Amino acid sequence: MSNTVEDDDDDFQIPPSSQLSIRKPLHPTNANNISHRPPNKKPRLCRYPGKENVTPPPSPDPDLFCSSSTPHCILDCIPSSVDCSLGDFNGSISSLGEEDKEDKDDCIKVNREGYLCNSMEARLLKSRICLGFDSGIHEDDEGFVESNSELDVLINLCSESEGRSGEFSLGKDDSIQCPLCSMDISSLSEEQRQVHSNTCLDKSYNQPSEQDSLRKCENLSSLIKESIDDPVQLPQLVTDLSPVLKWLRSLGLAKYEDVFIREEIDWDTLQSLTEEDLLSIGITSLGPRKKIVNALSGVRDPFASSAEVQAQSHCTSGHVTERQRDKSTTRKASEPKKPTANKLITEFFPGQATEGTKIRTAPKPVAEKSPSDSSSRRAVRRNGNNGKSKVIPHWNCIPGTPFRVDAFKYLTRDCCHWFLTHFHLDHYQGLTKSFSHGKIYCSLVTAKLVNMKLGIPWERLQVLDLGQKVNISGIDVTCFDANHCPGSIMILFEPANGKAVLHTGDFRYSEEMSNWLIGSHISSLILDTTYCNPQYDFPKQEAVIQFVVEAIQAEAFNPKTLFLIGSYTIGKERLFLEVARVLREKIYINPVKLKLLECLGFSKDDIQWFTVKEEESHIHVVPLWTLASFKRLKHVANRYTNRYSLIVAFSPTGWTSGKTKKKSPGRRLQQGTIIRYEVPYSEHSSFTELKEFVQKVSPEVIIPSVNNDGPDSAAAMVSLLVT
DNA sequence: GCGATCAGGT
DNA sequence: CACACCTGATCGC
Repeated sequence: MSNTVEDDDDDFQIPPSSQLSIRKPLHPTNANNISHRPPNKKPRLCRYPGKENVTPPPSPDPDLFCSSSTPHCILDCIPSSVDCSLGDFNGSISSLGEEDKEDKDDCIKVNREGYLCNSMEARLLKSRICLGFDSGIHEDDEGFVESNSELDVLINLCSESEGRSGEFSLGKDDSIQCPLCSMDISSLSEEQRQVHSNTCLDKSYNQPSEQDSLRKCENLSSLIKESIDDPVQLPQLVTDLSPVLKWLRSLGLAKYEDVFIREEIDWDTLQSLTEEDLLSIGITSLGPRKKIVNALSGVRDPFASSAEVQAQSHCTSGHVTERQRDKSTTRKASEPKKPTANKLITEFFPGQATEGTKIRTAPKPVAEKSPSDSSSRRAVRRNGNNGKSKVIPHWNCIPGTPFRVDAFKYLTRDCCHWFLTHFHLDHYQGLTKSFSHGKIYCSLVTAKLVNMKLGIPWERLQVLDLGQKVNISGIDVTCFDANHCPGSIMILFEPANGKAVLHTGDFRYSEEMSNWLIGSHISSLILDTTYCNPQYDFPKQEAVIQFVVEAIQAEAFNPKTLFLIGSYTIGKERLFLEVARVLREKIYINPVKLKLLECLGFSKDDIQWFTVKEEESHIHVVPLWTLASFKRLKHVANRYTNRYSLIVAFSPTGWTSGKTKKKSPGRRLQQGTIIRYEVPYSEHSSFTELKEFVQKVSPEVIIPSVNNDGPDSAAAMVSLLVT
């Protein structure tokens, strides 16, 4: 294990220059907004000796870069014993292969003051206010709990009944006992055992007992009727195995009874058997297997009435009925009057199919709840929904219009106007080149990406110009820059009913946004609530960029340092572009990414800061997940052994701020020769920004698009925005 | 063999 | 934790 040091934000000192000022917002055309050399900085060590004091070129040459700052506290953090040699250079980091995923564990996190760095602060801050607003999702969740509870009751009852019921018990000495009279029948032949147990069984049916008040009933139909009419009074099973054996016999497969006895297959187990299971327990002939599976499908059918089950399985004994009575008993807990046989399967899953896609109105002035991406995915799984009949979340629908936004996972034929706010997978998921459900409306940049990456033909795409009102199916639609990633838009819908809906998509608040909306009375606001929690109060992007720039300057005391900046397919461009501008250094990006940036409409001035020749730059843009762990970073290090002795990675994400001190522009982690900065560079709005935005828009209803901690919490958090 | 989708991972 | 992906397995054509 290598030396491990983590500097939490609590004690990590930002290089002095960054404490000077948070500079003016950056504009792409004005790189000078961030001063290159803060005045109070000591001269930096030269990265490439003999080339200091060279005027930065218009087309920068990385060899001319000159480092000038003193490494300050960062030096303190690097153990002096660290061996800075890193193995052989092998190739591009962007083409990393498979890496191990366990490095979390070998990173011991201790800061200089001895605190555990994974502080509980963030968690303590997390308030969990449950307002209990009524909504579909709330119901859904309750539904899950309820159906889980039902399942638990069912399982418990089944195991109880198994505990009580008699079975052909195989003793430790492998002796076989009759479940009814407990006589040792090991010495009997199969046939004799059957005869014996059947005789016992028949006897037990004819003998009244406190366990079975219905044994007098010899008539199957009366059993079925009673099972439906009076499920509560039903007795426990006489035995779990005997019905199986009788059922087997009714199929003409008595010769397999010993197999079922040996495997202790009771009625419950029987119903879950697959053909493979049957093969594995020794039913090697295809015919009998098929016969059993076939008969089982009839028994299992949840829609089949008891009588149908009986007819399909040719079961003439009362045992099937008894098992069904058992189930009826279980379900009675929640559905006392409803016979199981008449109950639709969907009724066991409230909030799913029966809820439909109708738009519900939320109580004012707070949120209407709707599932987040991830929670709705989980919901689908928990319901065993195969994904074919997904319920469209509220945030994908525009009230008062037939429009859908970012809803390609929920394609339906009743809609032909599909809006895409931006090109991130979780928003375009489900969109494929076979899309034939109408038009896709999006920004020019998004349209280019959709066309290039997904192969959607241009005929399907309708480009929306920023700030231009267009009429689609009688509804005015205007879109604005969402300040999230290139091409991202927020969309204003103004239907004839006068109830305007603003869908923010994913967005990072900027002041001009409220100006665009002056004069529009927003009835419903579909809001990106990714960081809708007071714990997420991160700095402006400019401050984080500033932090990164100065951290690079500070770490650059070692000329053999490789800097890595994490990025998505699209997103975070501003960060590395500004880094390049301010440091006046080219930055390596892979050719695919370069093509993408050209497609995104970056100017030639911007593009000149990038190179696809990795040897031209010691600042590389890499996929964010490459930086996710020290293990991965070690792989990177191994590929660059000769060239670099120190790796400094920047992992830009908003959620970093949740666990660090408020407004901290970053935290620093180190393992040996690898340093990782987690910087709260977010392309979503902070809680403060959300609050400001909501106050300016002052909508009647807010529909959150993301539930971080479940719908209750989302509603509670959204309610904080309007207080 | 291919694309689409799902499940599980970071 | 949540971001916006990724990989591998499975399915249907």
